[in-house]
Amino acid sequence: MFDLDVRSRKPIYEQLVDKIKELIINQVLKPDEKLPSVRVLSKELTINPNTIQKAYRELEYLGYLYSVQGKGSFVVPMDIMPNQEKLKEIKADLMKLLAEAIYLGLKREELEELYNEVIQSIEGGRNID
Amino acid sequence: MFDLDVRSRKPIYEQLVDKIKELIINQVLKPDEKLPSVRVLSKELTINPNTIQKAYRELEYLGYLYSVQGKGSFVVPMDIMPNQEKLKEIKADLMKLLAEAIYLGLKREELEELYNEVIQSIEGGRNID
Amino acid sequence: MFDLDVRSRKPIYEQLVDKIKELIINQVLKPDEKLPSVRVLSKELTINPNTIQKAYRELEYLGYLYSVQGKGSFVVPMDIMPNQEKLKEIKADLMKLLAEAIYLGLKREELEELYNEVIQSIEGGRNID
Amino acid sequence: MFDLDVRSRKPIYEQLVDKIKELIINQVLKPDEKLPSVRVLSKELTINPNTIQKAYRELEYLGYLYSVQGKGSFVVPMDIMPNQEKLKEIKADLMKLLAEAIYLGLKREELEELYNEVIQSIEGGRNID
DNA sequence: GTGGTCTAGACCACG
DNA sequence: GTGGTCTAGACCACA
Repeated sequence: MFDLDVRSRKPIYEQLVDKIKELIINQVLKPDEKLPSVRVLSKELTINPNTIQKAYRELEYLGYLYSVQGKGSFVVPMDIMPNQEKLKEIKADLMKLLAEAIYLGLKREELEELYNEVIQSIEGGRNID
Repeated sequence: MFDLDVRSRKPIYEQLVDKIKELIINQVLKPDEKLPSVRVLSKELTINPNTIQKAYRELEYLGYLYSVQGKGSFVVPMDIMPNQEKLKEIKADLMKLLAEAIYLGLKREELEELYNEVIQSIEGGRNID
Repeated sequence: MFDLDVRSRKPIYEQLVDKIKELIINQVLKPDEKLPSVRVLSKELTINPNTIQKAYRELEYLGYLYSVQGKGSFVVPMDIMPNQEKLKEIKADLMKLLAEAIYLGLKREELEELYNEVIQSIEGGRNID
Repeated sequence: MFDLDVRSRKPIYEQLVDKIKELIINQVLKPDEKLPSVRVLSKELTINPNTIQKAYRELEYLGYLYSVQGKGSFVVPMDIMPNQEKLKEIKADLMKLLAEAIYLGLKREELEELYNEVIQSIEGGRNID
């Protein structure tokens, strides 16, 4: 499910952060939904609990999760998220990546296709509701 | 010129890689142009030569540079670059980033704006020719 | 009324303590006034009774409440409170916070404004009498 | 020097964060000054390196430190710090504390005294330069 | 030699 | 039973 790569140069906890962010973005994890507990996920992925917790903590800093003592960790509803600053940063990243892609031959139409694909995948997630 | 940020969490050698990639993409560094030698750049940026070495090696591996024994490192002409595979990877990255940006509120028009800005900056670089 | 935030990192019982302290300070809860029973408040806030208990006990320890066996918990009149020691502690806290605020740019006039605002809010509470 | 209380309810790493913040605010630690390495401080305080690192990491999130791979951790110059939002939060905290202090008898003149003391202690730190 | 990651395993605070 | 803290000790990436 999470298909982490222990051998990767990217730290395990970062991989986890990215995966979970993806699940939230694609609405697979719904607002205020409870995530698996640190220990459960730890056993499931055969990864040390501390590593899982580090990932959860990071997601909390990033504004994607909140955790409640004795209850668990939950998805922050999107409309509560402080997103303006973050969007700015991501736009900068997008521009860099776009420059590289265009250099390698990306066409305007291809970009539109990508955009549409992404939109669809998100809408798809919403329909599961 | 390279304005590296020692305070950044990103390793210096990665910052260097990104900067040089950018210069190549924006045509500031022309095809087959020679890059400054490791020693020179090392002194200019007051950075450990090993760090420069590592960046150059990485760029070679990525297909942006080629090095000639005893001569130095040079920019790989774009048309020689094996870009189809790379473009695929970058498209995948783009989709992830797009998903996040859309989640945070990016609109279709904003994406088009970004695209246009990027195109302009690249054309600008070409005009310097 | 109490608007507790389960998403906050601060434990619920601490939030409760702070809120009740606030109500006492702003004279919304009058001297010797009875607080809602643990059971009632527990249902009203849909919160575990143990949590309420803990908050009440803490407030007792802090000198804001006193409890009578079989009767309930009541507000300690301010003039009975052992406030000199406490004021000393709070002054120490104030100095730390002030230092930080000044470091971040707080000006003398802003501090006066804050003081005035606070005074007004307290007077406002008294006028409800 | 840091006089940490291992028995305290407040986690060790938080105590450390507060202490270091204080040192930075009072200009005892100068901009871009290097802090003791994780291991050195760990031995000095006979505290686990992980705990020290957690504190440093937290200070990084808070914008007080930056750390450089293979170099060490350093104080972020104040003028670079993103302080407006932070100041807002601190003002809110200040108001709460002020309300409590006023309730316990704090007078306007006493507040001014406190302010002056704090200013002096900061200036004192600057004079050590 | 520096910070960063990870594991194994213990104990505490909260609800 | 949940998240949070802490220790001891190992290994890696960076400069």
